[in-house]
Amino acid sequence: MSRRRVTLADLAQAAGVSRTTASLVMTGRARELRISHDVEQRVLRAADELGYRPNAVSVGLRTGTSRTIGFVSDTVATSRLAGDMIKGALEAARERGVMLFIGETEGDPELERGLLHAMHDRQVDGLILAAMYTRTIKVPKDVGGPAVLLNALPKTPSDLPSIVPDEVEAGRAAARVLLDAGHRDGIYTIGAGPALRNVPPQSVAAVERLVGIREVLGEAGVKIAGGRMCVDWLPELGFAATADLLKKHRPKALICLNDRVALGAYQALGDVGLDVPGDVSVVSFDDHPIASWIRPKLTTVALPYYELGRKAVEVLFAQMGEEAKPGEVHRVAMPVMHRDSVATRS
Amino acid sequence: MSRRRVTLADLAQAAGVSRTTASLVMTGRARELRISHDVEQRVLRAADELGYRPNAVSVGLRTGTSRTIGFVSDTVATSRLAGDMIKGALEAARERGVMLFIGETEGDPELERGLLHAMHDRQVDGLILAAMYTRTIKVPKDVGGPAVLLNALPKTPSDLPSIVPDEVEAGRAAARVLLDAGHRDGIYTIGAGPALRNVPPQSVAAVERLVGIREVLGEAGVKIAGGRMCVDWLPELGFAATADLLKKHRPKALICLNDRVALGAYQALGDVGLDVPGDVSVVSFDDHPIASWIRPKLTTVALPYYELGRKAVEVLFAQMGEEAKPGEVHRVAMPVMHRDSVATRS
DNA sequence: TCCCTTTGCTAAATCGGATTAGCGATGCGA
DNA sequence: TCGCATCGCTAATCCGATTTAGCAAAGGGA
Repeated sequence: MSRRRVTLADLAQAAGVSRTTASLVMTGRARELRISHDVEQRVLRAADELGYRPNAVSVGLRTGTSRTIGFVSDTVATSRLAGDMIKGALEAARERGVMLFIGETEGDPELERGLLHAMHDRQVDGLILAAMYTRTIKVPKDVGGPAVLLNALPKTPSDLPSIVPDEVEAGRAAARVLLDAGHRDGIYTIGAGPALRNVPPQSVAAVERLVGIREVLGEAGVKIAGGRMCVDWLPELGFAATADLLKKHRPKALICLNDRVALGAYQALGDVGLDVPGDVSVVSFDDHPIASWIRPKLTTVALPYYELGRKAVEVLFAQMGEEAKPGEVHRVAMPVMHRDSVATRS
Repeated sequence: MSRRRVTLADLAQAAGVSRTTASLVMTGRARELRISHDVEQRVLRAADELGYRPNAVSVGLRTGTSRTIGFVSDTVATSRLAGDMIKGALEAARERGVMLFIGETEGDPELERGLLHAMHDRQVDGLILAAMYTRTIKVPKDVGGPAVLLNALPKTPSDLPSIVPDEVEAGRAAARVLLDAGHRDGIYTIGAGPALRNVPPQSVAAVERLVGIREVLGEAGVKIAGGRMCVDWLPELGFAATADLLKKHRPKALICLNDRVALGAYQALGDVGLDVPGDVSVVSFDDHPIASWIRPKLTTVALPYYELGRKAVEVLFAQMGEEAKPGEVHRVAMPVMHRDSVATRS
């Protein structure tokens, strides 16, 4: 604060060379432009002594690049679930010496336009357009420059690459967890299903998870015994759905479409005296923090938020380096977190 | 992307005036510098037609200001709990036309230095230094320019203002909740206490909450019956602490030092067949999402993350406007979320 | 009619670097 | 000794705005 920043001019003067020479040395082009080793060392030493750091704003103006990317989301930054997405992006960005602008649109197109403008005004090198829940989004038309979709797919065909969790494979994995444990019957779904049409509106995850589940179960000749849909995946609705199911059925296993629904299911099972996993096995999706807080700890297929964030930055950089196929969809694996809610049936 | 941005020069040419005049009009100094109303309108119209937006990088270079602030945290951006802090800061920043750089230090001083450098290189107008858990932090010495501490207090005396939740008052509020419900005895604390020395290390919240609790209870002539400390506030440790307590005591009310501890307490109470709130009332702190997911819904004193974030930006702006007392500590009220875990005793 | 003020606008410098074009000195061959 | 290439470095321009200083024309008073 107190004393002025050291500029290239200061550095040049201290080293007794021209600004050009100083710049050449500092940008590593000394060899190329035939600066003597002697002078190079002199500049380097002066830079070190003065603590010279190039002003990024100036560099930005001259080169048109800012070593900055914008992270625009509907409300992901605040979502307790998806903060890891930011963290992943942040770390991948840092590794590349790039900073992150964060912005939230609250789903308001007007706000979104303003944000994109503000970011372009600051000459961001690229944009990450993220969604809190996996869904299709309308790609704003004024995305000038490289951009990727994170946890989202374009509503209408677009050249932008997407990074999404591999929900179908996650569905397969969840089904395999039950099959591997010997479950063949009494399997119910909570949150969506049993049919593909029984899904909450707008939910990509519901459809894809169900597809994977049905595929693997079907191949094994196992039929889903039934299910209950929830319009929103909240504990209370999961509770209600499960309680309703239990009025007529005695499930052996529950595939909950996410962990919050599973929490509700735990409560409903507890109310009628059913033990998890003794009486009923439960698998779920998301790996929300509560999954390892409730008892018994919940076996769940994790949403790889951190990896999604990293991947977004990686793909964005590939995009900026022109080495990307347009419209490519990158699916990130969802790992199974084996815990204590599934029992082996003989 | 395709076509070049509209620059001031383009605008000037389109309006048939000099760049100076165009700049004057666009920065609202037309009146002041005696530009005719006619010319002003001409420039404004051209700007509108061309969609002119000043290049923030250029403005930044010229004026030395970037309309950008840096949000540096240990790991708050990823913390599921404190994402709201960012959201609050984000919105307050947006209202002021300012963008947010986000960075995480992971507690690594080397990373922190690098981040602060990167931010200063980009000429941030101010800095928010945030912590995930309320604690004292070592203020980096190269904080050039305005800065505030968020959810943190300076380890050594500092001129920087701090924004922290009002934990003492929160402790008082929690105690009052029980007193108002008629509780006079059988009150135990879980997570810390009963004495002020029984606190997990490093925790500002534990000490202050306990101070508030003891103060109000003491004034009412009510004695804390006992308590159990947890070295970390996790559900499992809360469970263990409560289970241990229940071996020897039959509490009427539990003050859990945070919601995760309370979750563990619920589980332990359930195991011995005690009903919440029928047998035991529970109050807690944080208003973590699970507080409204567990049954019965937990009465808890909320951490005002969103407000903290907003406040940080407000104080930072006051700081930049020089209208701030150095070293001031701003305490943000923690509201009580009345739910279903406290029963009235006659 | 002359001089001074006011009006309305612009030329030029500036911010801090990157980059292009080129200049003087030296070395070498003929 | 001359001409030319190479070496080592620098002057000047540019990026896109803001800002200072000042110019030309019109208006007003004596």
